[in-house]
Amino acid sequence: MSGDEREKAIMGTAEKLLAERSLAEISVDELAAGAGISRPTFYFYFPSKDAVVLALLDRLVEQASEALDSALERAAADPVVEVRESIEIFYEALGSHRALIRAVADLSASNAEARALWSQIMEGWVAHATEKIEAERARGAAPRGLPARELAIALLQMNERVLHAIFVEDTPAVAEDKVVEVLTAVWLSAIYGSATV
Amino acid sequence: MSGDEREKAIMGTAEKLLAERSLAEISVDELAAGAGISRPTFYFYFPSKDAVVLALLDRLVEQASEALDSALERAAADPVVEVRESIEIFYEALGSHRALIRAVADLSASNAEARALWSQIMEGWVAHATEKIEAERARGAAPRGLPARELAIALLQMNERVLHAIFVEDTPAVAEDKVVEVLTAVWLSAIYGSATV
DNA sequence: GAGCCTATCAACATCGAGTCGAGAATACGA
DNA sequence: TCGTATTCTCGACTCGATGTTGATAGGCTC
Repeated sequence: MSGDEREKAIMGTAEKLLAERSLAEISVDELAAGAGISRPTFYFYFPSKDAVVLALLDRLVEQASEALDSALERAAADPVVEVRESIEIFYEALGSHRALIRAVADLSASNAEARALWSQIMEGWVAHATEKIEAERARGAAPRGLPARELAIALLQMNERVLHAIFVEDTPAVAEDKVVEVLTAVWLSAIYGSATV
Repeated sequence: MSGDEREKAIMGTAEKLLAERSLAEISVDELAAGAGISRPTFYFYFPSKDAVVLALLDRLVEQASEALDSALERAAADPVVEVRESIEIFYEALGSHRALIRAVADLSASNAEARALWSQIMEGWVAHATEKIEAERARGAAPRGLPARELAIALLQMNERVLHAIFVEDTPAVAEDKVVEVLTAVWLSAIYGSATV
């Protein structure tokens, strides 16, 4: 087993262990042992535990972003339907890597690089949502109101927190089988409803 | 200096240091030194670093919760105005203890007790918001739609995430001088707007 | 002044991260 | 096929932090 494979083995071990425990509860020793190497050798491949999670996230982002982008671009005929579909994609993309998402969230508390990477991902989504909102306003389908970007940030951060709560089994949390419906409803009313009732 | 005062001194030191650094970057040594005692003596007062933050949170909750409850109960004439005022209170209550809120959020990643305590606080707010929404529906001012509790959770978690992002200076984040306006608008449209546009 | 709580700390035990330097294994060009 | 350079590996170490133990000192009470 050499080079690349060892790196993969470390990442694989990390993914496996993260399904059960938080990153803080996993030692470099375990990561190394899981990949069949000694602790010092681990440092040949990664500068730290954190870097492994970052690498996992990088990989996920790379894998998912085209899929996600293309899914988001393949606009449904009806923009209202599109909102629902986007949220569904969002939910599935994050939900199928819960352990990693949890680890990244934890890491963001202490690791500036993790924050930067996540921030970049969010920024992309914000830009996309902002455009969509502005397009809907331009064609007269949505009323003008809040600055589109501020609205997009608030809604995306709602998604982020609501889904995170479900993934880490926080209480209170929205029921998982209702979450797409709930988020969609809030998005639609925020975008298409007039601000002053 | 004795007993209670020493305890206060430790908590005071923690609060001061948390304004500059995360809990992870603060050692028990520093906490002890700041309170004028040795490290082992620290353990006479608190079982761990984490416990100090929990104690701070306990104190804040106790101090703030009556103030908050009474402010929330003193219902404004207009329920729409009340939403805005509630969000303002929420913003100010959390915003005036940013360092602590940050520390608690960090801690929640690793500490079950911190999660439990925060969860309890959220649960209280959720119950309150749920009641208000149901009252508005009962009097015919708001349309029926999503289950009130699910909606309340999503909206409160939006507040939580949006404010947290501002406090920790995440990007993207809603502009601080717009945050009350943005959150209020989303709440109002989600509560009073019809779900299907 | 004997007994008993409160408070204190030096010294210890432990654990995990990260480093160093010496070595094996492998590839590779001559 | 034989250096030699590059990749890879780990034993042994340092360092910093957490948490524990056991001995001690002061006060309060009867």
